[in-house]
Amino acid sequence: MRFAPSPTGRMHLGSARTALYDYLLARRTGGTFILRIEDTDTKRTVPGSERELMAGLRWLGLDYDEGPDVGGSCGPYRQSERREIYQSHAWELVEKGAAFPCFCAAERLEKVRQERQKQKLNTGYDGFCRNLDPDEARRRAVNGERHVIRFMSPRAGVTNAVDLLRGPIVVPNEMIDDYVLLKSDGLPTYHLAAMVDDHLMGISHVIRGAEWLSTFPLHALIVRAFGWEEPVWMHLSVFLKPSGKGKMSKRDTALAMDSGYSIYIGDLEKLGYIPEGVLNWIALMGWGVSEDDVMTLAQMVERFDISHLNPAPAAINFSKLDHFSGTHIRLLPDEEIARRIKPYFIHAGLEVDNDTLLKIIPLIRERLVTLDDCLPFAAWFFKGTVEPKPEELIAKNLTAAQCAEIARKSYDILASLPEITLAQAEPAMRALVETLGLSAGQIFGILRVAITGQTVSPPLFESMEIVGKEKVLERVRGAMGMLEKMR
RNA sequence: GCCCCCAUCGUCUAGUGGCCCAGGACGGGGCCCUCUCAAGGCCCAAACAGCGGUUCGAGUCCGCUUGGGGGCACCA
Repeated sequence: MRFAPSPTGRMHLGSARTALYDYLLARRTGGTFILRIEDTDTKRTVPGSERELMAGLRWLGLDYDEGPDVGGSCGPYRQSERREIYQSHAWELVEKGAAFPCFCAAERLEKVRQERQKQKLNTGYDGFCRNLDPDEARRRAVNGERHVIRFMSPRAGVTNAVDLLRGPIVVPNEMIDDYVLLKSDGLPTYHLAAMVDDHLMGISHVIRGAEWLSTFPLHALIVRAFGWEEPVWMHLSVFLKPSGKGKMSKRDTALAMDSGYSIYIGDLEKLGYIPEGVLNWIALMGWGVSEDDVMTLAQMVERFDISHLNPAPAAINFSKLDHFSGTHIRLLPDEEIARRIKPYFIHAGLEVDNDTLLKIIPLIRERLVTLDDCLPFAAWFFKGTVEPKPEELIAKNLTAAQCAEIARKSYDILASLPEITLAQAEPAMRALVETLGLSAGQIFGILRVAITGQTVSPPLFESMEIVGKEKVLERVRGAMGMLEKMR
């Protein structure tokens, strides 16, 4: 199996899913997972994207057995480093009568295309160089005349190619153009390079995007012209925008970004999603399991079954990403969550001590959807002081004066306790709720804002236990003062 | 315009001719739990695109229509 992206942009959901399925199939069958970089279009190659690709795979945990950076027995793994291989194979096809050198100028081709478009004919190559004398053509090519090598597509009959997910795909050969195999710069097009490499690298299953479906018969023809055995081919559908109408556009991507989502793997990492959740999410877009759809990578390997892949296009559903992310975070042990969220606190400029960090995990673990959600919930634990908004200290249906009184009474109770723990503080405070005839929400709410500085926080008494008596009293006193001033 | 592909709840899907008055998950609604926010538990609404065939029997097979998607480069 191989994952063969071109380094022309950022790594997105679609490529990640293809890579995942390649990985799953390889691990499931004991095969080899190869990373091959398809960088034959020097104009479109964007620097850094190869690195992002590798980083993305590493982050997702999709380790490849062979690739440009890890080596392997059938390298090189960058197509730009395999020039000669393609050239000799292109000429091999010429030799076999399945391809021909073409000397047509781009300008002439463009003119022909326009004319044929006007006549509403299909816009393929007009066959100008198809019937050149082979020896003569070879001589011109060897003499350095600018040329390409085109595939000599059959003029009659049909080609039948089998896609595992869709069955046989039959196309009349007249619809298959004389595609360029080798460009005039000596580099191959995808059609040649991918077929040659897949064969040379012993690829048994080709998983790729549906955008290749229309050139699929061509590819089958090329493989057959070489006399090679065809791999098993499957074409994965594209992802549609969340509405299900059309594919993701630049605008949709920006829109997703505004709501805290992204289709780029690198962004997902920055947004605090965990790889296990992302993986689970994309795995299920196009692969149906009947139940227990929460799976780790290892479990996916166990259950992966290509006969359950779906050929229909799938709409992206970001709320499901949230669900899987949160679910997978909750699957992690406390120590692991601590390890993963620590960088977010540090990045926020906070000083983190590991003891406290570990203690707060049980309080926030089921509240995290993304890892950086730890900040709104728990950043206050690591701050020396908090700044409650005065108006938030006033509980529902109560006046500032009443709240000040409650704060004072709470202070007295808490101060009288030997230490502030869940076991000691909660019963004492509940007793106060009882005697005042108010709701727990009102009184606990005042304390919550006083101690945490926010209206939403982890459970109150557990939090108090962690910050300690001294700080609790100090902050309640502070709140009392603020409330006094407002009466 | 031409070629190709696809079609089950809003979304991802289970379903491989009788086990389906269609199952699960996300999202939505309700109830319970509850110190906020979550998490959790229980419940509800929600689909076989349409029309023709084949068959004793069709979501499942075939055809057409409609809708959606992909491709038509010396890009991948």
